[in-house]
Formats: sequence, C-alpha cells, structure tokens
Amino acid sequence: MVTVSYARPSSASIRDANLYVSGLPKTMSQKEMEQLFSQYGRIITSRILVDQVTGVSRGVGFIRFDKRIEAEEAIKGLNGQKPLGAAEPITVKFANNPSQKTGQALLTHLYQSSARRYAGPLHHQTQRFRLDNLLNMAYGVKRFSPIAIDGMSGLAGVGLSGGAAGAGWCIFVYNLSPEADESVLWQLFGPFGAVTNVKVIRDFTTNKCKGFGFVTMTNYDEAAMAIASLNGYRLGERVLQVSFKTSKQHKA
DNA sequence: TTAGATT
Repeated sequence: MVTVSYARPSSASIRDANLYVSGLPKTMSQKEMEQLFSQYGRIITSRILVDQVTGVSRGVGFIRFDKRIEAEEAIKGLNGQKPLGAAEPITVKFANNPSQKTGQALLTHLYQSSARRYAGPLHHQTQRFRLDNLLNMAYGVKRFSPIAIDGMSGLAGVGLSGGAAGAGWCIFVYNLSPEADESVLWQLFGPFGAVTNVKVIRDFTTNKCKGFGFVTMTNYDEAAMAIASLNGYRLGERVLQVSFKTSKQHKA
C-alpha cells in the first residue's frame, strides 16, 4: 500500500506554525483540543502525548496550523487561559525545532563512555554494602547492618519513575545557581553512569534557574553512587544537595 | 528547597 499526497508548499507564511501545548487536562481528547484551537485557523495536524505504559494523556500536545499567523493568534488567545472547566491554565508556545538536541545526546554518550573506563557499574555485593553505608551517611539516617538489606530497601516509592519506557531513577539537585544550565548536570552526573535526562527548572518569565533541577539515571547503583558522591559537592560558591526525588506535598 | 514533559 502506497499513499500519495500533495506536499504542502514551503514558504515563510506556513513555516513555524507548529505549537507546543502543555497543562492540558488529562481528560481532554485530541478532538477536544482541536476544537479549542480551530477557532484560530486551519489545523493541519494535532497530537496529544500519552504515557507509554498507562496510555493516559501527559497533558502535552501539538497543534500545527496552516499559517504562521494563525499560530500566533492561537498563542495570544489561548496561552495562560483555562479551557472551559479546566482547573489549570494551559501553556501555548511555538514548538522546538526538531533538529536540535542531538548535540546534547552526543555529549551524554561521550561522558558515559569515558566515565565507564574508570568507574564501571557496581555489581559486586561488597561494593553495594559499602554504598548503602555511604547513602545512610549522606541521608543522615540511622545506620543499619548491611547484611540485612539489599540495595533498594527503604527506597520503595522514592525516585523511581514508573513505567518501562520512561524508567529511571529521578534525582533532585538543589542549590544550582540562577545561571545553571543543562550542560552542568550532564557533566556532573554523566561520569557515574547512564543519564537519560536532565532538567534545570527555570522561572517562566526570567528564564533563570529556580535553584534546582532533576537528573534521571537508568541504574540504581549508578544513581546511588552519584548521589553519595555529589551530595555536598561544592559547585562554584554553592554546596549542592543531591538526593533521590521525593514527592513533596504542599505544607499543611 | 522536589518539574515538565518537544511528535
């Protein structure tokens, strides 16, 4: 089966008419999203991203308009607005260029391969026990006999993001400078093993780092070693606090 | 002092 269709003309008027939408209600369907945006112009394509495992919406989607001006109007009209009945406002902005980000992936790969040469993954039980004691000290909790536990005891529900596809250990990094960017996180954590994602959390308006970020690492041992090593690490004038991410509830 | 998500 072969599908043949006309290509859309490439010109300035239709370039960059692609929008990235976040904060959508998880219950909103692709059709409903299109209805919301269709008042601003002709929609060429749309998509809502879903969790690979559960199939539930991630609240993030894309809308490609026919014309750039339509996309601009949609941003003006819908960014920061609450869709009817929604609890939270949505964010509407132009989507990133799909071409970039390869440099980042390359960087990661380089760090990983070089780091492995001197600090391979910890598979040996003895190293694991030693590591658990390091972690106890890093967390400042009561120490316990290493013989009684395995590497993951006491960490149930912490750090590990659900789902096979997006699996990994999420690490919270606090006390980054306002100028911090993603590359510093790659550089800090890459030497400890497989890093699949880093994120510096920035203020929406100033674009400055809010003082913290996240790193996702594939393997528990490598994540634990990175935490034990980098917690308390001095970066410039600041001392980093590094731990597995916890879900912090709003204070009472 | 514990997010955002980029087909």
